Amino acid sequence: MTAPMDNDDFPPHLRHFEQICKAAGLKLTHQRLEIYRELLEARDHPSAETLHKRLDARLPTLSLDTVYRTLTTFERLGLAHRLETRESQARFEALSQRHHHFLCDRCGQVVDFTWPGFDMLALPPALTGIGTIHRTSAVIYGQCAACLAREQNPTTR
Amino acid sequence: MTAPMDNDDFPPHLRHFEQICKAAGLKLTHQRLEIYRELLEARDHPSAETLHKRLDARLPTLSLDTVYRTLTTFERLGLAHRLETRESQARFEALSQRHHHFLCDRCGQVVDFTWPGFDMLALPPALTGIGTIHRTSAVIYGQCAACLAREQNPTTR
DNA sequence: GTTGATGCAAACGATTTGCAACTGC
DNA sequence: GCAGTTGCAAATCGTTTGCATCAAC
Repeated sequence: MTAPMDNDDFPPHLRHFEQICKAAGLKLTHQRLEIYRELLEARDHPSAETLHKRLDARLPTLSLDTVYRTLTTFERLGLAHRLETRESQARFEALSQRHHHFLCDRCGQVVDFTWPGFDMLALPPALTGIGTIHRTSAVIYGQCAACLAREQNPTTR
Repeated sequence: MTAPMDNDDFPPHLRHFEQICKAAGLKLTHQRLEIYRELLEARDHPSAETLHKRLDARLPTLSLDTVYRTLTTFERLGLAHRLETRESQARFEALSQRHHHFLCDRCGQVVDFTWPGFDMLALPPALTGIGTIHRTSAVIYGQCAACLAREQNPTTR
C-alpha cells in the first residue's frame, strides 16, 4: 500500500521476524513489520498509543487498533512482553537480553536492570509440580532518585 | 449507619488497622473497616468488583466506587498491594507474610509461593544509586498444571 | 460544627470487536 | 481467489470524578 516489500534485503533481526511469522502462518504485512521494527528500537517500554504516534510519520494511515492487535499477536508469538505496570496503560518491550524492572512508585517510570544473581538462582521448592515455567522476573518497587530529589527540594538546590 | 462501632472489642489485627488510620488522619468508617476485614480474609487476590460482591450481604448499600477509593487509600497507606496481572482488572491483597506470585499464562490464575532464597538475595549492583527500594518481588510466568492437563487431554483421562 | 467520606450518576480512557474493503500468499 | 488483516466506528468495561448528602471526630 505504501512501499513495496523488499524481503531480500532484510537485516538479520528482521529475517528472524519473517521466519517466526511464516512458521506461525501469519502474513508478513507492512504494518506488522514496521511495528516490530519500532518496538525493537524503542528503549522505553512504549505503550500502544506511543508506538502509534511514533509510526505516524512512516505509516500515516496506520490505525491504533492495528497496533493493539499486532502487539497482542507479538505477545502470543513470544516476540514481545506486556509489562505489568501500575498504570492503566499497558507497556510493551521487544525481547532482548535478560533483564528486570525497577518501578518508581511516584512517577511510574520503568528502569531496566540486570541481576545475574537472580538469573542464576534455583527455582523455589514451593513451585514443584505447579506446571511449566516460561519466564521468571524480578520486580523492584521504590522511589527513583529524581522523585526523591524533587520531594526533598521542591524548587531548587 | 448499619451497626454501631464497637472500637473496644476489636481483634488485634483490626486494632492495628485502627492505629494506621488514626496516624494518617483518616476516619474509621464502617465501610473501610469491612473492606479491610474482607481483604484480610481473602486468599485469592480479589478484584475491587469481587470484594464488592462479597460485601454485599453485610453492607448492601456499599458502592463500588467506595471500594475502589478505599483500596487506593489502603495502597497508599501500605495496607494493601495492587497486583500487576495481565488482566484488565487489577487485583489486591492485604499484606501478610512475604511471598511471590506465579501467573498462569492461560487461565490468569495467581498462585502465591514463598522463596526464601530470593528473599535473602543481595540487591543487584546495577541498582546502586537508583533511589529508595520499597519492595522486591519475584514473578514467575508459566502454565499451571490444570491448564497443562486440559490441553493434553481435552476431554477425559 | 467541621472535615472528610460516601453514594450516585456521569465521564473517562484504554482496549476490544463487528464488519466491509483490501492485500499477501 | 481465498484467508487473513486492516481501518473505521461503535461498543465495552474497569476505573475515576463532581457533587450533594452524611457520618466520624
